[in-house]
Amino acid sequence: MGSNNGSSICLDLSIGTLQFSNSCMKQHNKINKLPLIHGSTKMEEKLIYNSQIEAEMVDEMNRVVAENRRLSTMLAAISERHRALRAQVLEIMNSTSSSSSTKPAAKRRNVEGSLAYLEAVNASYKVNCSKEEVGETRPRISRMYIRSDGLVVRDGYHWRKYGQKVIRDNPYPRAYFRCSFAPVCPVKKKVQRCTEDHSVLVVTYEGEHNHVQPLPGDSLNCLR
DNA sequence: CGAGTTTGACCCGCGC
DNA sequence: GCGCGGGTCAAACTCG
Repeated sequence: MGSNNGSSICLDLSIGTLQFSNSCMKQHNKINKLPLIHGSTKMEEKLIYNSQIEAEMVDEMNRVVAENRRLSTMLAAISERHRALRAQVLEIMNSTSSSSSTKPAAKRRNVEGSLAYLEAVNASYKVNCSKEEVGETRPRISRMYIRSDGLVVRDGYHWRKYGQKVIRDNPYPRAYFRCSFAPVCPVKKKVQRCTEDHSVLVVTYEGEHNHVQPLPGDSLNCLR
């Protein structure tokens, strides 16, 4: 597979609101620095300038609306590409799992696990980016939702369960896992059923693995 | 027999 | 200060 396969997304978001407020400030300054025009009162001059400002503000607003439309179109295109990539992944996983497993249920688990892994990577990437921007040093936390029968989430890493707890307002217990490379690897994860949809697992990853995955391609092997 | 899981006890932070 | 709830510990247990 190509490195990014056209999936790297660069949103050149030039937010209009900031520019908008800046232009308002400029206009405001203009009014205060008005030179006195001979034969007209300062009040009349202000009115003339106010109408000019109004026209410029309408232009600015139109520009922002156009920008908004452009971004919406981009978002739709990105969503479409995401769907296509997801379909490709499913197809690949189906072809690889069919050679290793003949049971349909096992095949489905494989596919779901692989998607879970991909979503985990995606989610942690998103969280990492936002944290780095803010400059935080707290352990990186990412959350994902997976449709699964059991409490087992195949994400390519090897976990050891160290606790289970019944949580308030949720009839299903929360399971606590540590990376089996602990204490070298500080990563933990919590797995819990969603209260609204019991077939959905809420998986919370805490921290970042400081090692490679246990075995090359183990993310697929673990999916059995 | 070793590695992993279960489960009750304990710890600790937070809100009142 | 106290109680509650989430998180962790560790001994007992299970399984391959």
